Amino acid sequence: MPGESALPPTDARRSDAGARGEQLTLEGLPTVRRRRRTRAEGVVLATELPVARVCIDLPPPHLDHPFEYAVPAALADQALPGVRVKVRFGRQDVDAYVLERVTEAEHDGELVPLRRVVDGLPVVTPQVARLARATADRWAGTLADVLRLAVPPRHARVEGEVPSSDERAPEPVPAPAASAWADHRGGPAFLTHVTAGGAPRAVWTALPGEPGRGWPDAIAQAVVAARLGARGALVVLPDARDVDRVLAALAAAGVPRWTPGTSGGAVRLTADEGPAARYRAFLAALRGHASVVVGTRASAFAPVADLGLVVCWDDGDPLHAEPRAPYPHTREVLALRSELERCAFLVGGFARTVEAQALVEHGWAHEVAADRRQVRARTARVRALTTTELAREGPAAAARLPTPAWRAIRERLADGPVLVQVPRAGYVPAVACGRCRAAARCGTCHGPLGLAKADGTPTCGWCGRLAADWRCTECGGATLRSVRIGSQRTAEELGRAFPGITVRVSGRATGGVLAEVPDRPAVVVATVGAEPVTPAGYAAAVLLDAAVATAGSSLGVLPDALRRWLGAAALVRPASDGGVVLLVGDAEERATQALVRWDPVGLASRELAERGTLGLPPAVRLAAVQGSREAVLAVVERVTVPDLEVLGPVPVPGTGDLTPDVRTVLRVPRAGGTVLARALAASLAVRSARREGGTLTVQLDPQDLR
DNA sequence: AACCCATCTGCG
DNA sequence: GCAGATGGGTTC
Repeated sequence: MPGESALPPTDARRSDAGARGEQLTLEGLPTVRRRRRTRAEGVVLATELPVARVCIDLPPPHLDHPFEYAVPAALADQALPGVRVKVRFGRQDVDAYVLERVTEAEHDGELVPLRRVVDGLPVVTPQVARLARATADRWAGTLADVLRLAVPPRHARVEGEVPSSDERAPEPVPAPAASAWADHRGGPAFLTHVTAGGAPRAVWTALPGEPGRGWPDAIAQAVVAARLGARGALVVLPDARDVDRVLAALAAAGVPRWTPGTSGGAVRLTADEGPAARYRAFLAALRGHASVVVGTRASAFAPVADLGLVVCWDDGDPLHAEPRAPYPHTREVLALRSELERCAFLVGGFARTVEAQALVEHGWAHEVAADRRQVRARTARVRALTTTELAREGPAAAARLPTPAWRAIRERLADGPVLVQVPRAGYVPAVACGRCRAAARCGTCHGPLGLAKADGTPTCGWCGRLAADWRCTECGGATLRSVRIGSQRTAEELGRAFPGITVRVSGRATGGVLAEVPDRPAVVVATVGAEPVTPAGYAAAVLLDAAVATAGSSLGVLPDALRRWLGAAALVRPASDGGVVLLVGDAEERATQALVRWDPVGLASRELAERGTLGLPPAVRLAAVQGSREAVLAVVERVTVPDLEVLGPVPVPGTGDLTPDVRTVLRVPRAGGTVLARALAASLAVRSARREGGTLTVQLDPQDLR
């Protein structure tokens, strides 16, 4: 062979280790290459599909591609796609997932045989494998990281439980019902399409409704529509309380809760009942015993046989943002999944997120919402008690609970429970316009201003520019003021304002979250997101510290404030039954008006338009690269994609005592998101292959970018 | 983490 | 001219 020495190193190594290795052995010298230890020789290999392509369960990004192993004949029947295996990888034994079995290896070297099959269960279905790969690609992460989110930890004892398949009850046949959808334009048509086996996509704004036609019932009816078409369904909710509400509604709609030995029911897939229960539920879905999965965010990856419908409820809830790498979001994972598995997609809530609004305005999904007449008929009367409104009350107007609010609570208590919503404790420093209180944004890149500098000069949190000659884009004001966000006062304190009345408290930090309170007069003080339901609806709701909710400069404060208010307001009886909602405090004007008019779509739509002009997501794609300075610079430097803007780096306050982390924000047009994610993943692979030092996190579409 | 390989460095 | 150190890259 001519030019032998010019062969690429891998080829040279291979031929040395192969037949020519012995020929090169010279007298007096050791063997040129020692034999590699774990060759397939001596092992009888499978005759059919003797090659397994596997995903190695190790974190480094440069290992995120399939590795090929020889399949011993003894494992041929077990080492099927989706099955966990142990393989020799370099010097170590590692876990891996079989992705596929093929006839020919692509790798042009000797293959090492699989060591053993771990449990023989195909825990990663082909659909989930594809979804996990797409998720890793979308968020610049690795397949191994996503599979760690998707596949619950193995629980051998649960696995051993024999599914009593012969004793299974006959599959329940739910009756069709669309009552909870009757008042939503496009709702009944969506259900019909789902039953017919189609893949419609809908963004749904829910109306408040009494038990039987509330949002859990609406979701249950959509699931029934999928079941009537002989397909499975997946419902993902922010927390376990919501999961139980949907399971109850499903049972009422004729889809019973799955229990071992039954078939066709709905399984509860959450982490809160422990690893055994979680794995049992996972296996019930995997084995096709349960055809409906209802769970929290990790269940977006649950195996559901013949998936016909995915649902994400209240996609604005921060609990839908996965806190572990690569930080995927339930709504987006389910959107990907609906495309990959050609199933129906439903995202909904009382509010409308900007991201969901974008799905509608980009033509990806249809809108399902009630018309104004229905909205008025089903919602409470909303009043905003701003200081202007309360001017004649004198100094008391600025009180945390102004007299008119106190009077309203007193009055409505005669009719039933009254809900008082208080913001969660905590402080976030931010800068707002001193005149109109709009969040202050950078004049150059429209990032949010903050007070990072010790001398109090406002600087942009993204590009780091000083806001020297800042002017408010809303009102033209030139003064800035810092806003302190949060409430340190306890909920109990409020209860003292109503002596003789039962006060119930619901909140994480205040002794626990109540799921439900009885239909009797009581003041129910709840932190945001911890509001209990009550059978006949609240007589009134008072939303305190409204200014706190819209202060701050994080992206999407306004839709988020509205979402929290609507979450409480939706629990109140309609105006025709005396239901009243009082928003207390000087919140931002547009958010306040959107609540008064009960118009979440209008707010989301305006916010989306504004984000378009300012170059903020979801009109663009952002990636936050944060960590030690050298690491951030090195990773960012290798990212070269069209139309890339590099904002920063800026130091991140509150990280590292001596050398604070820095953050760089990468911005590309929306269409460039895929390319940006791929380039980032490639740069991270180089970083890990070269063992570049420091710490680093990369987050696409960060939720809490300030 | 353990290794392989190529290149560099210090010393004769 | 050569041993040992160093850095970059692979592991199927």
